[in-house]
Amino acid sequence: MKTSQVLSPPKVRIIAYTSSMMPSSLTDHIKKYISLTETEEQQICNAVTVKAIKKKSFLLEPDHVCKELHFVSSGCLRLYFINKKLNEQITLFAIENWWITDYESLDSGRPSSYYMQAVENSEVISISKTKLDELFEAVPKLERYFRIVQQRAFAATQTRIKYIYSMSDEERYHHFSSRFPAFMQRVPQYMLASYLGFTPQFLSKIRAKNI
Amino acid sequence: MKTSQVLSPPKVRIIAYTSSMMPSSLTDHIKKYISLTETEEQQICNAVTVKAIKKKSFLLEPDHVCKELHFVSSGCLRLYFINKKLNEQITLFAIENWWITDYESLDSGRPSSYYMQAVENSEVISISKTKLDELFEAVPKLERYFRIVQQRAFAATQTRIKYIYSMSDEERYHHFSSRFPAFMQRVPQYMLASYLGFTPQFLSKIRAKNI
DNA sequence: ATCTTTTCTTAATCTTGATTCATTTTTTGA
DNA sequence: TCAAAAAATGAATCAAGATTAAGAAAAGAT
Repeated sequence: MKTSQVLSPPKVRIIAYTSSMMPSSLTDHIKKYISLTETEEQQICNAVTVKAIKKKSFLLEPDHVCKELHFVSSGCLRLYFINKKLNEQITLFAIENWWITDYESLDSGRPSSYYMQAVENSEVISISKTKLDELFEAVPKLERYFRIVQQRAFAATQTRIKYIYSMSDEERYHHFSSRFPAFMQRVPQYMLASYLGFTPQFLSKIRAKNI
Repeated sequence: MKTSQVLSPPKVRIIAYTSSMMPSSLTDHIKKYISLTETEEQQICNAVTVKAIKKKSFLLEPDHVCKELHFVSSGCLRLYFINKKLNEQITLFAIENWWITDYESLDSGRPSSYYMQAVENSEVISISKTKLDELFEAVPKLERYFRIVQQRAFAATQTRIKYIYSMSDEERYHHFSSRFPAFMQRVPQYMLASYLGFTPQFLSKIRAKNI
């Protein structure tokens, strides 16, 4: 699976604020973990940007510094890099209610080596690192929300490493497809193969065996 | 590498508090990220327990619920599980200034599937989930410290997944040994092989090639 | 100082999943 | 609505690393 290195310009549309277009999916998610006053909710809304992202367009490309975190309110994004064999390697998918960013670049200020691309037409709620730091000063409660979100993300990644090291590729495919049957329907097979760390040919082979 | 299933009883000694034995390695670490008043420092000290752990003894065993987080002030611990082939699989090492716990069990309250064992005689500063939650109420500033620690841990794990998927086992060994030469000297080779996801025999083969 | 346990090494054979390349099927866009 | 691109399949060959089974060396314990 060779990847086209020619990138189409990002098709990102910034959605204007209207009372019916508030980033409520984000504040709803935050309110699962901490309570928010009207004012705090407003402070959050003022700090974020809602973006509609066309399928296949990019929110981040290699050699650019990642300056934002994105909360997926609808759709699906993927984070991937091009490995030495010039194949795409997906390291992360983000669907509704997940955050996606390249923390390595975001924290260090160094250029990213990742592509962040919409797998479906999606809507994200974005906040820059700078705005987020300001927001933490203004609404310290949010530290707790992000601590919990980070902790869950870390736990999920630890579990993923456990699976990588304890199952064969075939086992991992079966495990994944039984745990996330709906997600399997949403993304092309070659992306799943990439995420699970093997080739599309091998995925075909596994599927052929089980039909 | 078969693992003895017979576990020696943990040899954990709780160190009595003396003015010269405060958990200052922890508060020093916290103070790299946030400022602490005398009172706050005292509140932290009252919530934690300092423990000396003999090499090879366990802080956590499978089927027990993980109830604590541990900050390593000296020494080295490892987190591992027994895979289907009855081999040890190490998922995490923690050395000075790193936190170690099984977040999956800690968060869910379900029994752990991991062993947490001292690789060297070590000293850890432990805090129970309960005490930590109380501490977050008493010293909300700590949310920020833990958010930052979690974010770094997550970023490190993401990078690890990137390496797993972009390098061969041999490349990953060379990369690891050039990045952490000192750590290589601290742990037995078979543990490195396990952490890197291959057999001790393969590690020997790699080393033989490069001498 | 020596006995025991732990760790490391070597080598032969075997397996899983990669590679290569061709073909078919599905999706997309003008 | 149909051509072109993207995605999925199939089969033959290949390679990285596992497995098995010794034995050697190093580290601990008494």
